[in-house]
Amino acid sequence: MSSNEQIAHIANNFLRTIIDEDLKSGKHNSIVTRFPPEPNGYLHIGHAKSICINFGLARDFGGRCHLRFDDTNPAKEEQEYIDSIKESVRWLGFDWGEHLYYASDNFEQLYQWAVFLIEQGKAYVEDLNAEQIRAYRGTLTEPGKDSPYRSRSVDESLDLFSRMRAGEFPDGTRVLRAKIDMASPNINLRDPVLYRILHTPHPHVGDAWKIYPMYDFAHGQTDAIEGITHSICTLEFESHKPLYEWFLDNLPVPARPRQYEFARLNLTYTVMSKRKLQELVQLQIVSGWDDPRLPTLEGLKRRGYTPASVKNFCEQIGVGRSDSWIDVTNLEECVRADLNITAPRAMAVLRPIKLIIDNYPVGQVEEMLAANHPQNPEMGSRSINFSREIWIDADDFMEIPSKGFHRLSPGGEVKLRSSYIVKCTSITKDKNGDIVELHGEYDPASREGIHTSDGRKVKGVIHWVSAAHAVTAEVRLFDRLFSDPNPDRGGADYKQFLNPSSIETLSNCKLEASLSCADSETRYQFERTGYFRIDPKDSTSDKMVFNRIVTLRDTWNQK
RNA sequence: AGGGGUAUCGCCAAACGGUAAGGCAACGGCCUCUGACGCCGUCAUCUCUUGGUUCGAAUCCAGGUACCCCUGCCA
Repeated sequence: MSSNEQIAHIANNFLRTIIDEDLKSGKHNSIVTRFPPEPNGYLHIGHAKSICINFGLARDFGGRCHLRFDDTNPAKEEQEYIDSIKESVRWLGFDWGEHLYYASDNFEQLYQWAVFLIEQGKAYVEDLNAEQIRAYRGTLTEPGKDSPYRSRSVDESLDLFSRMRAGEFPDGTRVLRAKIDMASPNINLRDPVLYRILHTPHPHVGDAWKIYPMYDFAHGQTDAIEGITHSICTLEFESHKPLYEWFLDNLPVPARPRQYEFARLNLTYTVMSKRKLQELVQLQIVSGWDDPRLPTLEGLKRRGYTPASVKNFCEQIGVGRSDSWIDVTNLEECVRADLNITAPRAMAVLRPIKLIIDNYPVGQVEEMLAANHPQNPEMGSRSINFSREIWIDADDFMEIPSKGFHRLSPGGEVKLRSSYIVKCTSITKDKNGDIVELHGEYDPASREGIHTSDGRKVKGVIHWVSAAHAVTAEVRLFDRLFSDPNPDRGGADYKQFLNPSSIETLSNCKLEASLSCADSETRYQFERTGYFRIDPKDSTSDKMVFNRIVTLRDTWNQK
């Protein structure tokens, strides 16, 4: 394990405290957690937090973590999502081993328990329609009213429920409800719906069922069946906890899991809800679920984020119960930290301007030795061709340099990284006054170090690529998808905050020759500009496409 | 308005009655053939607020205030 894969440092948090105590007191000998996604969409960075919490806790406390699909609503779920979710969890580096489960594996047991509840007089078949149920439910401040069907006989409910299962009734005509308390201040306890009729095939169990359990009736019991000790979910389920416990109290379940809640992740400059992500995809505002600008795990993966960086991010932000907004820069810092250690360096000119070195012999080529990593000699070195005509980045030249600019300008000198010091002697412009090319002279004695032959020290070091040896590629520069820290914020349509320059495609970038055999696994630091990786989808041998994962920090441009 | 939560540095987050950890950011400085990286240093007399208990409170009590979640046959 290389140092960057080690988790930064393990901070204490309330979940660890609870588990510590449960283990110490002997309440549990070992812990079992689970990551329970509904397969109705792709995973995003918020899910990564949950995955890291659940798998991380199991790892750190010597327990195990299950991957369980919470697949109780076939109307929204698809096999495609199941596959993608598994892949994303694996990508993060977690392994559920033998413990892959589906809530739907328990449908028969759940059905039997529903029958048990009816027999106990604790559930009944409801004939009211959805609208009527809503009306009877009352409001936040007013109690609800009992349904007229609440007092129907056990036998009648039993009969109706089995016929619901048999598919005798159309969708929406009846539901099974728990008989709890229509006056409860907690609305979730006002006779919640347990089963609804849905003549829809299910991605995992096919068309075996015409009725499907609701989340509340499935989750806790499934936890119990799997022997989950700590059922960790997000805060919005807190008001469901009394219901979760009501089922465990009233059913002959084999274990007694406990639910704990934590605050979900919010990230600035993006949206996280499945609905909005889906809309961005459907409206083709982004290219797909794996668009590199999206906070989806597939998007981050395609962009070039490393699993280690995402895991470190999750570790770094901690776990709490207060609503929090994490600044995206935290995520960006995590990839930089990882890639700074692992990424080999290379030179690439994104916005090329030609620099002709007039005093360098025509046709001569020299091999310059460049370290692949300045702090890690073990990563070796490579040779780079130098010749009379080179490309430099437009950003590294200013005709009228601003104060403090220490790159190239007329009459000025700059060190070409791993090569010579050059001086700009003239500018060639076209009739519009635009720069066509630059001319300069090199100092033959300046190959080593940053001192000129007469002993002066040059301030700037810039990257370059030999024109004769360069490989042309497309580079995609990504920026935040939204220009507002919280595009989700009240009222307004989040789409109005879309950042018009969230992607900039540069099609004439000049890369050093060694990059021509770049593979899609290697992330490079293009020196002085950022971290890049081949786009695994669009890059071809004819036309290489690189994605910018993240920029380097730039304290100069910041000012 | 009913129920359930949460309030500690710009953003996260520890601290469990004993006198405010840590990370990120920021700011100084050093180093540097990446204005990157690295290194050194600075960064809450104070914990939403008002009272109270106590030798002692971010931690306990009482009253305010702000924000979040709950009225799907979604999860």
